[in-house]
Amino acid sequence: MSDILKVNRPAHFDLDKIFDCGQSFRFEKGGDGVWEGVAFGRVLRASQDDAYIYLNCTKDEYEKIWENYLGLDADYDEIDRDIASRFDNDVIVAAMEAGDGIRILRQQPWETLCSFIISQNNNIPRIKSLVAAICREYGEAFEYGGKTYYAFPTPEALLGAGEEGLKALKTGFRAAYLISAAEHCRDGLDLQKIRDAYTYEQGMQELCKIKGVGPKVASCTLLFSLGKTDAFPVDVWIRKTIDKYFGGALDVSALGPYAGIAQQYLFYYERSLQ
DNA sequence: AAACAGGCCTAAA
DNA sequence: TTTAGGCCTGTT
Repeated sequence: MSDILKVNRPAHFDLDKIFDCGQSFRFEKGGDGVWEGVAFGRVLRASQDDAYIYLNCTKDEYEKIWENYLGLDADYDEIDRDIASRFDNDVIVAAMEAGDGIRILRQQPWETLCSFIISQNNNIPRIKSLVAAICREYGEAFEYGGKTYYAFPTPEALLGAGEEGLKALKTGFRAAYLISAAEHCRDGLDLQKIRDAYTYEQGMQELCKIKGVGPKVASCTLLFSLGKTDAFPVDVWIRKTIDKYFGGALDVSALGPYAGIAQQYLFYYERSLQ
């Protein structure tokens, strides 16, 4: 097995919360306490103790991929300060405490878009199993540590599978939406460009052109993969939160550049009460 | 059995 | 422009 890289574990970093807050669907925690999943066509294994984070990669890979992926290059002291300064409601204090340690991952845009298309009208275990099935059937296989893993399939691979091929995996009405997304990529939709050159609003406009992509799926894609930390996905839980603590209306534009991170704290908090 | 699950589309006011 | 049904599939 490969060497393990040890990096200092900063404040506001908790793998359990990062992978259990619903932003990603391909990581599972093993009995040994190690989170394992596939991203960027590689297997990542991550664990932590009080002082360190342990990763199965080289220093070079860490600096090129995983530091950014895990949000370790972001300053959550500053982010939290900013969020706290913009709310005049005490619920954010409790939410920030409950959600402390969450970091917004910088996932791969295409995979994130597809994952949240699949998420609609669905529950998390089923989302995970559908994403796994799509990878297994149409993703590129590779070996690691004597086991076979699968990358998330490319848009071309999904087009090859076709709507029928995706329906065979029980994706239901979402199959046509995945195909629509793949067609947009084929026809010039450039997710990287949205990340590098577009505002949150411009990104919303582009992504919502895809059939089956509305405000929720688009904003999740923008937040969890395209670096738009001002994206504020409103799902059923956040809807409930707004009704319960904010009198049914919340001015998202007043929440600043990290509104989406505040959203994650609120989301995590409200679910933790259940 | 009927309702619901981290939405969105379409048709109808 | 806003609002109700319907939707694949699975679980409770």
